[in-house]
Amino acid sequence: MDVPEKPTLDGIEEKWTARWAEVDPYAFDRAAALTAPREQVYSIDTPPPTASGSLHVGHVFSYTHTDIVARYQRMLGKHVFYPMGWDDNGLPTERRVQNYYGVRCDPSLPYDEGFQPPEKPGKDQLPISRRNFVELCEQLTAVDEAAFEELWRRVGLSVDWSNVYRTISASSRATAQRMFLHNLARGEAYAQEAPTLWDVTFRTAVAQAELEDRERPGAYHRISFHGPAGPVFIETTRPELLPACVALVAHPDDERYQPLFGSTVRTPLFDVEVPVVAHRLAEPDKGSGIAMICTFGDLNDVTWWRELQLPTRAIVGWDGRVLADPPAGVPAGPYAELAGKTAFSAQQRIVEMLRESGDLDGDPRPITHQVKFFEKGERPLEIVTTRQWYIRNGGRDADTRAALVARGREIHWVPEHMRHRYENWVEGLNGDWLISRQRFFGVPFPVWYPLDEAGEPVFDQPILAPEESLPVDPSSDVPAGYTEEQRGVPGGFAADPDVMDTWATSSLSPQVASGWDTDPELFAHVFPMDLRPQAHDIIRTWLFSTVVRSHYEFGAVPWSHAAISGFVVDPDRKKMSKSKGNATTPIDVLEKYGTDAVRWRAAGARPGADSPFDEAQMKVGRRLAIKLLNVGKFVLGLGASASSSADLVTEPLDQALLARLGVVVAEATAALDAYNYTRALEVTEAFFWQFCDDHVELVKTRAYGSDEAAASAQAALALALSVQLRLFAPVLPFVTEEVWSWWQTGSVHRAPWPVAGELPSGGDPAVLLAAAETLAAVRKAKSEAQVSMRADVATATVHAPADRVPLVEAARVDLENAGRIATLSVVPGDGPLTVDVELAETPPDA
RNA sequence: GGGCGCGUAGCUCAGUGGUAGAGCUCUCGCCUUACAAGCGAGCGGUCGCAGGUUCGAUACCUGUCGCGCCCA
Repeated sequence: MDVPEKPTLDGIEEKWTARWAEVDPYAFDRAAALTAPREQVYSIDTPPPTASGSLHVGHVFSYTHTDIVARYQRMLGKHVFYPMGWDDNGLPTERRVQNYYGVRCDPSLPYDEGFQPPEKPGKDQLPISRRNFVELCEQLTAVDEAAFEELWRRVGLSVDWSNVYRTISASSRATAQRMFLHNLARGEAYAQEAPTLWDVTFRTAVAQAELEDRERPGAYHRISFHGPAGPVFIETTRPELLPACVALVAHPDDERYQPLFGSTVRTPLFDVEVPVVAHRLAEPDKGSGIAMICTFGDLNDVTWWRELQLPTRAIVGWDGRVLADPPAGVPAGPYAELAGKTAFSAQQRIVEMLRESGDLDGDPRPITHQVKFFEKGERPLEIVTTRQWYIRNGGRDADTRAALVARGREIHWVPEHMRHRYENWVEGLNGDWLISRQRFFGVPFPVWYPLDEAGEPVFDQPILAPEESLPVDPSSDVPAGYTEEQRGVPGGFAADPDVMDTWATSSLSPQVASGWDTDPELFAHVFPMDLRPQAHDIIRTWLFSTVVRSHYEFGAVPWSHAAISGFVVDPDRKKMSKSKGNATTPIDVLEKYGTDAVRWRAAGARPGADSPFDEAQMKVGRRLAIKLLNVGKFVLGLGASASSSADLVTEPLDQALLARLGVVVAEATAALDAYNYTRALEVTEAFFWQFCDDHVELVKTRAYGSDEAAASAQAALALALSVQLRLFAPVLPFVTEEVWSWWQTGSVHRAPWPVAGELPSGGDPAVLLAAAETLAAVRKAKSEAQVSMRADVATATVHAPADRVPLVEAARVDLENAGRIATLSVVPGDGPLTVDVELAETPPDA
């Protein structure tokens, strides 16, 4: 027994973080787990935070939620497989490296072996080779990840720190490439040249899941096309696409345009002949009801182009500027006025030209409308025809869609209603999953192409890397049968230039973390995993894509449970995020209130529910942690010990306490089994405060003694403390470990989760209730008399319903002590329990 | 426009077909030998609104208003 004189929370995180790093109570025992039945293993598909980002209080909350579950499962005796990952590949890292070092990747440059980044980023970005760029990405993420790990240890996450993965590691790259090859072999992945949503800033394709609609000002321009029977007016927000016009379209039922269907009109300025066609997607109420179809202004254009088999007249390039040369059949004269311009200035110029030619009817009519953006981008998306890799996700196939919806129903969602998010998304898909990105820091496609005599790639004869060679980098590795000298020369080969989108790797987090590629025996034992914890904003991306990959490869869902955390929001209910500037830095809060206090607050946020950040709440958690220290010290100072036996608990009030605690244990356990950590904490905490304020106060005088009644009190207090420390342990890992260490051996986090069976049966909780009610009445009398709780009571008369009289009698001695009551009488009465209190005269010179 | 969630005390949130709950805030009181970073007591709500089911609705149903999120 080693109880400090003055218990404190100060330094408790440093102390136990260091200790845990030493003894590692959270280590996953692979050998033992492999011999245990699967249900004795609990595996968690930890979300890998974006290494280039920053962690705020919202992250701390949601990772704490997962940690509570992990700690609970561990105390149940399971082998908890709880890895950590860092998502370090992809665009966010590229952007961070560009800004941090002031560089940019130019794949045409050769590798510079001795390259050192500038001390300070220069005014202009320094172009460096792809390999140098990737090296900087790796360096910087390693630094970022070390900082993340330190924070997570401070938060007390019971992660197995020997099992950390990175989405850019060789193993992750091999996994992503191998899975891609499997998808390709089964026809689930394919490449296609097609119109694609395109971010002109990052110069990459983006997927449907990365889109965001934003309100932007625009204007309807009323433009006349030249028909045989006079002008046909269309209204468009993008007049600059006029040279890309391939048809006009109206709704088939629109009577105004019936005569025009099947005929042709000529475009203004360019005088190109285009057909007038009918299609159900044309909206009669919008503008003049007839629209121009351009290749490509928006997704409707793509649909029309595809379904109506229209020609292609692309005018927007990868950089978002109007191409230098006009499409076939479009006269070069007026086009030259637009060539090389951005969409914005091309629009200004063409409006001038239309005014001059008299084809603009009236002034443009300003509107605001929804425009599609890349969620990380700042300029509206264009649609550019490019060759891209896709994975089928049901967006073009009802059977796959139905199968994926069915998979979603195999998952146990917490909370249940989050399933709708998943189903809505799957059912709303309108295309396959575009996984290729025209970027640098990512997993390359393990593919080369032979080059024909003209030096053009033969796309339909891809050279695939053999699985045993993975991971490969086709831009530096050479396919079998070729030599490096043949790279890029006619008759030689060329690498697929793209990398996979981040989600294409992180969708394999269960496989990466569980050793699909490196430890098949382990993988077989922890997959499908038990839990996917994540926030609701990435159900459409991370969660869905993980289901897709698992569905194809294993014909199974990747986990049995998906626990969805809400956001931490600011007082205006806006999501906390760094970009909004309303994010709270976690380390300050952790230092100010202590980790346990912050975790306590986190545990108060129910699964799926957003919760406002309020510092005042942290104080309450801190108070709880301090209370645990103090009551622990007190109970142990009374002589309670780890060897106290339940058999010693003979007093009815003590038995009542433990009976009540047994109910709490059952409720908390049921709540945690249902992933309702909030409820578990609530019932534990409510009991705890009653334990401190009522039970301890009632028995403390008796417990000071050395007779059988004292032994009963001490044993009950010891049992109650032990059970409560364990109930609190998942939420408050530091303070519970501290108090546990005063009198127990080993870590509380390896102690068995409490069960009602370890508490004596037969007690009547009503005794405690009746005693507490009586004590409250006495306290109220003292409070109203404005005297100290130590004030003596001459007589107290309890009027209780007849059946409660024995309950009060059972606690008589404790009540007399706690209330300082000289004469306590208990008489049967008619109404509810009341107490007449007569205070003793205060000695005049006391 | 479609989907989902939420409206209960000043704030944050529980809750149940049978007399409205907790914590925080606020007010009053108490130095009580575990804790004044504490303890005791008190103030505070026609449970968003309107119908319906029911002996009885804050809870169940319908509608409606407001807020939030997701998707068009």
